[in-house]
Amino acid sequence: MSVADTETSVSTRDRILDAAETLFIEHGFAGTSVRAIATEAGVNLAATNYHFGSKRGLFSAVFQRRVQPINEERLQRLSALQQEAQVGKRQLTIRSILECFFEPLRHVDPGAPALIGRMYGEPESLTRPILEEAFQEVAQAFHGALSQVLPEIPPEEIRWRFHFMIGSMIHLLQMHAPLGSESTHDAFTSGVPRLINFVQAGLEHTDNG
Amino acid sequence: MSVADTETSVSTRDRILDAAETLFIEHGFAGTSVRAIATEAGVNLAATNYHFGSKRGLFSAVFQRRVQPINEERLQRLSALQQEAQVGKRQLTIRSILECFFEPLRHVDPGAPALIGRMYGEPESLTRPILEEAFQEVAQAFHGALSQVLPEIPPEEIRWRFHFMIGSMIHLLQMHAPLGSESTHDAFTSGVPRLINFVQAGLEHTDNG
DNA sequence: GCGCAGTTCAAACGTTCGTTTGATATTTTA
DNA sequence: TAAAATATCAAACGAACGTTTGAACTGCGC
Repeated sequence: MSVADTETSVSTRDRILDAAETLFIEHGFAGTSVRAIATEAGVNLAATNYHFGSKRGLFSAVFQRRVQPINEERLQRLSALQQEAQVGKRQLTIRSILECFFEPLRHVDPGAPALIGRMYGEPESLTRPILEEAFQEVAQAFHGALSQVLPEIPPEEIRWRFHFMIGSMIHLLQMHAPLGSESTHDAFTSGVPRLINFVQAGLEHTDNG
Repeated sequence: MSVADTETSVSTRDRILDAAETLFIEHGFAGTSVRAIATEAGVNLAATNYHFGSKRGLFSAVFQRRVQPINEERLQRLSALQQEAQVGKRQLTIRSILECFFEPLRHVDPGAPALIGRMYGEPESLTRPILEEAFQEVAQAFHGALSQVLPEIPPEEIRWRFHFMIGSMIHLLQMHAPLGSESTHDAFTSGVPRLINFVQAGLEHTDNG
C-alpha cells in the first residue's frame, strides 16, 4: 500500500515521463514500446497518447525535461564568467569555459546524462531536429567563447576540436566508466575532471604534427 | 536488364549484407525490419533467416564483415611498428601508435566507419557482447603500447584517456563533419589527422590542473 | 445537486513484426 | 543422368505494434 501510495502521489504525466526515460535509455526509441512504458508507469495504455500526442511527442518531452536545466545552467555560468572577466574578477581561460560547460552535468538528475548519451546514439532521422534545436544556442555561445581565448587557431580547426570534445563527452555519458567496476555516480564524479583535462589539452595544443 | 544482371551477379548472401548495412546505419537495429532489408536487397523474405538464422545473426554478420579487416590491419601495423622500434628503425611514439590505430579507418569500405559508429549508438544490451569480443584484443594491444610510451601516467588515468579517445573517434564516425557541407569522404580525410592531433595532446598532457 | 472540462479506462482498430513452413527450383555430387 | 544437397519461393503463423474510440469516472465551480 505504501508503495502504491508513493507511486500514485505523482501525476500520471510524470509517471509516464519517468518510465519512458528509463526504458528509452535502456532499449532506445524504436526498441521501447508504448505498452512497455505504460506498464512500467502503471498507467493505462491510452494515457501516453492523451498526454503527449504520440510516441515521438513523448520522446521529445522526455528529452526536453532533462536537457533544458543543463543548458540553462551552462549559459548562466558562461554569462557570469564573461561578465566577471570583463571586470577583471576572473580570468577567461579554456579551463574556466570548459567548467561552465561540463560542471552542470554533475548537478542534475542522475538520469539526465545517460539520456543525453542515448539521444546521440539514436538514428539521426529521429533525433537530428530535436538535438539541433536544443543545443544550437549553447554550442554557439561556447564556440564563440573558445574562439575568444584561442585567437591563433582557425575557426574551422576550432569547430573540429569542439566536435571531438563533444564526442568525448558523449562517450562518457554513454559508458560511464572505461573498464573499472565503479558505480555510475562515482565514475561520473571522477570522470568529468579527467574529461576537462583531456579536452583542454586537445583544444589548446599547437605543437603536434 | 543490365542493372538486373549486375544485381544478380552478387550472391543473395552479399546482397542481404549490403542492404542490411545501409538500413542499419540509417535506422538502427530495432528501426530496421527484415522485410525492408529483403525488399532493398531484392530477395525473398525467408532468405535472411535461411542464411543468417535470425535478425540478430544478420546484424552480427554485417558488423563482423566490416570490423575484422580494420582490426586486423590495426594489429598488423602495431606489430610492425613494435618490431621496427626494437631494431631502432622507427620510434615508438604516441603519434606512431595512434596512426596504427586510426589510419586503417581510411583504407576500408566507406560504409565501415558509419557502421561502427552506429554500432556504438545501439543499446548496450544488443551490442555489448559483440563489441567486447570484436575490440578486446585491439584495445588491449594499444592500451599496452600507450602505457609503454607514457610510463609516468598511472594505468587508471591511461584507461580514462583511452576512453575519451574512443569517444572522439566514434563521434567522428557518426557525424563525419562538425558543421560544414563537406562530403563524407572529404570530411573523413581531413578529420582523421585532426583527430590524431587532438587525441595526442589529450593523451600526453601533464600540466593541466 | 448539476453540469462540465479534464482524465482514465477497457477494448478494439488495422498494420507490421520476426519467424516458420512445405513446396519448388537450382546446383552439386556420384 | 539420377539422387542428394543447397537455395529460393509464396504463404501463413501468432504476437506485438502505435493509435483511436467511446464510455466511465474525477474534482470543482455554480
